[in-house]
Amino acid sequence: MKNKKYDPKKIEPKWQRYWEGERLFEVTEDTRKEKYYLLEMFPYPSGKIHMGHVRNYVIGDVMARFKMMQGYNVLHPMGWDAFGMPAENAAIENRSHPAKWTYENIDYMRSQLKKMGLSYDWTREFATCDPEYYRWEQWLFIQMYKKGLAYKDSSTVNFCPSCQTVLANEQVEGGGCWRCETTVEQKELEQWFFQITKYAEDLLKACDELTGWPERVITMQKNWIGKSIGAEIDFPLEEGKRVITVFTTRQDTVFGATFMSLAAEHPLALELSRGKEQEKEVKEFVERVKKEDKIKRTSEDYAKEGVFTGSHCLNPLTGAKMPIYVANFVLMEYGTGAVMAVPAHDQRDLDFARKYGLEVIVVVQPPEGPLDFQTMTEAYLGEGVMVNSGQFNDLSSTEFREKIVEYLEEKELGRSAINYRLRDWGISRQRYWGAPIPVIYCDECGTQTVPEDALPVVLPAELELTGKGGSPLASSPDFVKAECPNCGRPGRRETDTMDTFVESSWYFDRYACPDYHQGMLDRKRVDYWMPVDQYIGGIEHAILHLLYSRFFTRVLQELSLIDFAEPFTRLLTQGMVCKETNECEEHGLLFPREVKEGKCILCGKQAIVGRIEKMSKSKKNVVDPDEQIERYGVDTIRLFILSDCPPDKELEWRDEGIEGSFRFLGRIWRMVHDNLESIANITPYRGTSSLEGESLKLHRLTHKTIKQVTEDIDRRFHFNTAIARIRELVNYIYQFNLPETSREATESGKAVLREAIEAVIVLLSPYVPHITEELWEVLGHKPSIVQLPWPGYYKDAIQEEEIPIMLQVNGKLRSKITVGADCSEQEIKEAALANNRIQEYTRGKEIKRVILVPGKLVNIVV
RNA sequence: GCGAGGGUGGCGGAAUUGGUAGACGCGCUGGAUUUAGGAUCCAGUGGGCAACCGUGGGGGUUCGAUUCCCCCUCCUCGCACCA
Repeated sequence: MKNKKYDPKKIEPKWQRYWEGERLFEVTEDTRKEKYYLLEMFPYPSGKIHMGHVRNYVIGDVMARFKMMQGYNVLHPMGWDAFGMPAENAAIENRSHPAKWTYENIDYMRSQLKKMGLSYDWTREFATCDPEYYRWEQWLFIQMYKKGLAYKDSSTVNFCPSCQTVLANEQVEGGGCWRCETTVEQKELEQWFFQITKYAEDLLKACDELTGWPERVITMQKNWIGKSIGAEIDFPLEEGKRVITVFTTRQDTVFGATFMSLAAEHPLALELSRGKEQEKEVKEFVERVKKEDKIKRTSEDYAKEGVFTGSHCLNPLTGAKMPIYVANFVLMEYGTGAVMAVPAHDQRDLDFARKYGLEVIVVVQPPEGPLDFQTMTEAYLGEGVMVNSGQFNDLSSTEFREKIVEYLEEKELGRSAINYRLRDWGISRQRYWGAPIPVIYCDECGTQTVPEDALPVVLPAELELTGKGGSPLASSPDFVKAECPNCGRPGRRETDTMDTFVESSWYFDRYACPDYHQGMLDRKRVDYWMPVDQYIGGIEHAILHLLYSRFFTRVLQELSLIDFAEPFTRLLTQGMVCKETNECEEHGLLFPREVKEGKCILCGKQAIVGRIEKMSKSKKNVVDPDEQIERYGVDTIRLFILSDCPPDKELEWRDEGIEGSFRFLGRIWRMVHDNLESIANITPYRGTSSLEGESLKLHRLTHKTIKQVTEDIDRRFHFNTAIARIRELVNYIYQFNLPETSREATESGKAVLREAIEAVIVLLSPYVPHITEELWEVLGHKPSIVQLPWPGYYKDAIQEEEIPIMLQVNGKLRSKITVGADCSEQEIKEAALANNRIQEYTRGKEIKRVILVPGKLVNIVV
């Protein structure tokens, strides 16, 4: 027998070619089969696949292959989230075109994915920068515009005066532009918005139905939507008839409101000081606060400051005069941009009141006793009994909170109100590499959408990107020039492009019908495949991408394009890939390859091993997937990723772990080849003849393993424990071949051995598909394993006839016995009490109780 | 500050409903094999000489707690002037 060595380089390309040639992963709608849509978050084509991607796709691939074997019609597509800033920046740097950079990256990354043996239906692949994709996004924009779900409004944005562009919050670093470090300004700008707030309540409510999502993602979504139930209260100005409306969740404390705080952006902020001695001071303050970027304004050490406007308003319940301040901590974006300040019961208001010497009135008295309004430095936030609140004194604050709303409504001083933290989604970007917003402005007819038959509005191919000066599209006269669709006179095109989150909000629908040209979605096919049964991706998308996708799905449903509200039934958020960092005193952080035997290869000094951190280029603790695959083959990488820990936990990349996985594959390789001779023409045991001794044990373990592996994958995604169980079976198979048990080499023994070996191969196949296909062939079968049904187990086979029973005295383990499975409770108890060790512990003591847990233990209480 | 999750050998991690704590792997130790190294195969491996002690610390419920309850502590993640 030729004992060929395990050589992944030979077998992996072979099977990848086979799967592709046989088109095993290409699927169509098949109503006879139950569908299963498995999706991993598609990547941005940044250049190379990194370990985080590898982990994501490997987890998905195991699930996909497992579900295929379970008989589902599995849709498992892949594509590219291809619009975005890096392409544009690379183009500016290299004086090339973003499309060139993007498609080159896609080609390279696709080849990387293909080397990983992933079960994708590549016929469905698309890139979102393809006009055939974004034309439907533009079409949808038009439908949304018609329904009022897309609208234009002005809003405050981070703006870099040097780059002449809007920056997202995360692109502002320490108050400066991430690219040129110029101080970022706040600027009012006309922007396109999607009205996601219309769905705030529905998105929030439906969270509770997302039972297949991780709890923390649900919590994050709920917090992001941020529902507050409270009231709006109108505070009349001292002069004139106008009112300042505030939103509050503590309307019960309205009698304690002693001053008013306005946001700097509040329309009344400047107006109220006009002509007053405070005018100049207020103006300066407002200008200063407005200029400060959001990051600084929301930072922890931001000092709470304010200025008096010189005007007053009246407390609508007490009639008391309340000075109106402009305060830097009041946000225009939340509520009404005005806050009734109740210093006794709000810490910020108390700090503010103490700083500027304002009145403090206690209106909620804690159960512990009265508060001293003159000396208190900590606001009382809890519940209690109402005081200083006129006819409402002595009510509980919780009760009063409801009553006061009725009262306010009756007197027309206020109303119940609900506020959400969620804001409408600003989608305008002053960028080239994005989907153009399909709008034309006409001096006569105003804002017009592009006619549907004129879609897509394609990005101009010839355009020099300079990185300076506003929307790049605005510098292309050919692009801007457009005829008004309504009157035919010259108009100009919208030059902003859409946020790239728009593309990723519906790509999963498009995978169902990527070749459909008559419309955005082919209803029939989408109905068959959607929703996604299992979505897998990084926790970093817990809020934005997932929330936007849920929003879009509702919009599509409202437009009758689809008939479901939630796109992702089950969600798995995989953990990060981490590795220790290495540092040299002289050369700083080191890449893994710069460390040999714990020493820096540049100077030979001992490298300092740092914390285990998320793999990142800046920490230099990155491992290149290509190098690893080259060295060990992809099956080893897949096995390591899956066997080290559960998928939702962070994975620590360890070279020793990789070695261990590689060794294990060598072990199963030998397991097959070393036994090949004896099991070559044997039919696997099928439970027909009776078994005893080692054969029975092996048969039993085989079926126990099948049961546990199936449950670990299906119920909990615990691939690591599933693999551990398979390893146990492999260890047992090795035991089975020991010389002293070779008398078992009877026909039934061989049949059981073959059954066990085949079970190992089949159970491992979703994890390490190449080596298992190869060994399956070595065993004399025709490919492919992925077309086999997932193995079932015999209930009878896992039934033990002898059960170990633990014996405890007072809850402490003292002995163990083995009893027959058919033993009665009484017999077990008697056997336990008769046990020598137990007698030592019970001698001379009164036995108070004997507790029996069937099949597990006996506990004797003395 | 608020919310969520977590703390188990030298290390990564098991223990599904309260019932054998430490599966499986890494590392380490010993043995076999080998000209040698590597690879491979086998065995051992929580601490303690023992009685015993052990799941971050303290208390509780229970015949019995890694698991349930209370208090404390530390770590990770998310959110955060949200009125």
